Amino acid sequence: MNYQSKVEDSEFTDRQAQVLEAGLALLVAGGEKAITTAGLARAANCSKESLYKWFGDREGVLSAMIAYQASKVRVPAAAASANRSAEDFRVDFEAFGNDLLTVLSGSTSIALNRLAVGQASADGAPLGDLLVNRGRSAIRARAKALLEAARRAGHLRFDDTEEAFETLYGLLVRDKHVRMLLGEKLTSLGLPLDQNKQVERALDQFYRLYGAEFATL
Amino acid sequence: MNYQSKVEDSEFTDRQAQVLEAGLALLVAGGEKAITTAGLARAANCSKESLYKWFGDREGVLSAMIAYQASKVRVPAAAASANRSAEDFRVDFEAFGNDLLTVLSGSTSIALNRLAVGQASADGAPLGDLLVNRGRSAIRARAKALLEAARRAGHLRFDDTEEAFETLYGLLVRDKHVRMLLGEKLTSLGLPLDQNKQVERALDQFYRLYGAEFATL
DNA sequence: GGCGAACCGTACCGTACGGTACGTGGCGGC
DNA sequence: GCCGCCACGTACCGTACGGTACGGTTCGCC
Repeated sequence: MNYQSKVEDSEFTDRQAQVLEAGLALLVAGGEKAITTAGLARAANCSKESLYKWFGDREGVLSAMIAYQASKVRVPAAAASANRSAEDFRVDFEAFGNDLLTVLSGSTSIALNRLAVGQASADGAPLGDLLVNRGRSAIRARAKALLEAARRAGHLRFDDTEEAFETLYGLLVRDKHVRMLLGEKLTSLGLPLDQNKQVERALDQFYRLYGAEFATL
Repeated sequence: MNYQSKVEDSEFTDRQAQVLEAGLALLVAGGEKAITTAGLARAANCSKESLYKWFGDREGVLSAMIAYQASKVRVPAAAASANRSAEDFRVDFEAFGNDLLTVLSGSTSIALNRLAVGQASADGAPLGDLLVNRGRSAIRARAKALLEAARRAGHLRFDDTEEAFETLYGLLVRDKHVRMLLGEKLTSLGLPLDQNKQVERALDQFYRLYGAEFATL
């Protein structure tokens, strides 16, 4: 399939990017069912024939949408300045937590995750993998860099970075992500109003588990 | 709609239960797309006409499947014996954690959650609500009873039961649930082999946050 | 034994949608 | 200025599926 190469190197022409953007808009608005080849062609002012030429088939369009969105994720390189105080790190972690919750509760993120979940059941889809291994690994990279910098600075104590990250993630996200995917209104989860408060609480707990001033293990 | 009443009182005849069971099997095997009215009728050896008579339409069938599965959930009443030791509670919490992870990673749970996620995007579906407010609230009730019993016995310390529950849930589940929904293989999550170990670790952390022998707040 | 209700199986209809083919209109190369 | 390329738009096809109608069969009830 020639469209596969398009997906793998995740390089899209401007026109294709426009089409995928329109597809994302449709997806956010109406879910996967809203992505019909005719509908997408109309919304993007392109022809169905072009869709099939570029992406192979409908499935290819969906994959491309995920790959495209994933390609937009950029890891904000952590400022690696030395001699950072505990306060500095706390601020960084708060920023991270807020970013994480903001991203996860974003409408495109929700829509895309729902799409990937739906595809996961159907075929033996590398679709959820794509989503998880791009978006998530970006998040994880940022968090791990932060965690290890804080450890080097003597503010955190842990052996297994992965484990520490998972704990941080669990404390921050809890089951909010799943509940949002299930359609629960953000307001009933205290978002975005209480987001800061929730992040604070999660970090308080995280620091009590991994902070250097507490005995670990 | 007459099928609505069926859903609400969640009472199904034996025959209907058989049909819904067949539907669950189809759902587990092939996802929502695999539930076609003709296919379900064939799999359940019933007529399409009966399907429409009982459940109204395809959507009604899906709702009924969720309601039916939810109706099977029973909360194992916590043994409320007094004078239980910290060890006893620890055992209970371990059982709870293992049950939780076992349920969430079960194939029917995964399939049903995927279904609900898919529906959440389409209509203004009370479908995910159903799932969340049945299965989840059952889990939550059990956990909260356990938490408060442990608090009364002086083994845990917290003000807000809901907050404690969320923390426990977050530490136990982390992002495993979402990743399973996205199709990640259980083995890559260390399930079910490392499940006990993961529960232990989560509970260690939870006790360090809420255990009575540690200062809280 | 006769009757009606419930249900099965099947055949049928309408439609929506994935996928393909064709005609048309810009646009860069010669 | 002519030509080939690419993409747009549209019209078209086949099919799969939701939903309905109908004849036949079983079963309980009088």
